[in-house]
Amino acid sequence: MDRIVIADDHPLFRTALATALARAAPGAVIEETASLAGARAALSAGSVDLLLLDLKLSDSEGFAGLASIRADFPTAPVAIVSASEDAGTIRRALAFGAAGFIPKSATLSDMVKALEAILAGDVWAPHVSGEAPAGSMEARIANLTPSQLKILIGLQQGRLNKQIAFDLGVTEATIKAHLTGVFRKLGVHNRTQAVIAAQALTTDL
Amino acid sequence: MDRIVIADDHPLFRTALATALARAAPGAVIEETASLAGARAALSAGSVDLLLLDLKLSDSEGFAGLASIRADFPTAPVAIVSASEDAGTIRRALAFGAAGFIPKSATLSDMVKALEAILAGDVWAPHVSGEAPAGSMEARIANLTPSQLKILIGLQQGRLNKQIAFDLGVTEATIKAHLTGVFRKLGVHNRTQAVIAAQALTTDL
DNA sequence: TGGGCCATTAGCCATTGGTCTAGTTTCGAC
DNA sequence: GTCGAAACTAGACCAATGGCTAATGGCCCA
Repeated sequence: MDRIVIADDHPLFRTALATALARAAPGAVIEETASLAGARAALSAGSVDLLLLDLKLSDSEGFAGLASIRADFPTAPVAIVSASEDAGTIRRALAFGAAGFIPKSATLSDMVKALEAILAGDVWAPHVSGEAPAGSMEARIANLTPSQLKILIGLQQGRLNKQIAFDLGVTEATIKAHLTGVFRKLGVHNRTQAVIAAQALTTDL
Repeated sequence: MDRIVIADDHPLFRTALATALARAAPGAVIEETASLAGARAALSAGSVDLLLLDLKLSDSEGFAGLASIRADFPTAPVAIVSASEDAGTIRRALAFGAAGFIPKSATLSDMVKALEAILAGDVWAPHVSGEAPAGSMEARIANLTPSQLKILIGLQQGRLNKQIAFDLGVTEATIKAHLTGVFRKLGVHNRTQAVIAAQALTTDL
């Protein structure tokens, strides 16, 4: 029995998604929430087979929400649902580890198709014209391990290594080790540059 | 004899501005450029009575251009010319020390009116509904001294204190001292947070 | 089962960043 | 004209950052 969580702050659209899900995954248990916190709670409560996440939630700022979910629950499949559907947004979503991308403008039957594919373990996204810039920032961030991503998010909140260490329950030494990895992968030399590099990807909505 | 510089990468719009200027400041010497670098060169060449600056130039990124001009030529009046004219954009432009704000959608006669006011030393901007949030980031950045602003821009480019010091021809100690002032005014505690705080204002276009 | 990759930690060390104190200059107000 | 606030400058001192090596254990995959 699939357990599916819908996180979208637009009640009507939650209903629309639930309708599509009823067709794509008959019998699935569907939970709805309007906030990132709610989604997080649902994920903590037990294994989730799919999280449908809106990019614009009251308590989330663009990709930061996706990134933090991915960092905390690396194994949970997350599909992004968004009103914006330009190539950059789609590619970034996938870079942050989204299992799929569903434009809000999609027809119901397209949504069903997408949901079926994603639930089957495929990555589904609107056709993005070829481009998958190898050395791009998206690709680099996609390469980060969950821990590294979690720490990068810490950086973006202006926290000290010590604070991040405390939050994650590890030693400062661990943070530093991961940071070295982050810097290498992002191709930067200090935390400020890392924040600048990552900000371009997370601030957009 | 007024010396006025137009920096806009759209040739047609440069012409339109020049037309408005011909009426608002008959006999003024008008120089046109398509780049921030060109504007900078003009400012370096001699005193300029007004710079009309487009927010979107090939070599400028939103407010960063205005900020850097303000930092390097604090006394030159700069009026922003922009296609976007939402309250946030206008308020930010004024926060960065713009002497005026001219929407590209303005009629010729409105432009003339605005230019006359600005040349007379007034601050001219479309009516922004009252709001001037006291503790806002805009207000805080507007409070920075030219040096502090220049250094903040350095931060946003990920430079080391040492590099900034070299660029500005002062000691690293000076940079650090200014930075402490920047942190205090922005209400943050380290450079990363300063970059994050400032990013919201400069990335928008 | 051995190699790779990841997470974790420690210790060391050089560099960088940030606060404090303090001297000089600038500039507007009175 | 002088007084005081604020800006610019800088040195001393301590905290934070980041690179390096090395070691341990878990996990997945060939």
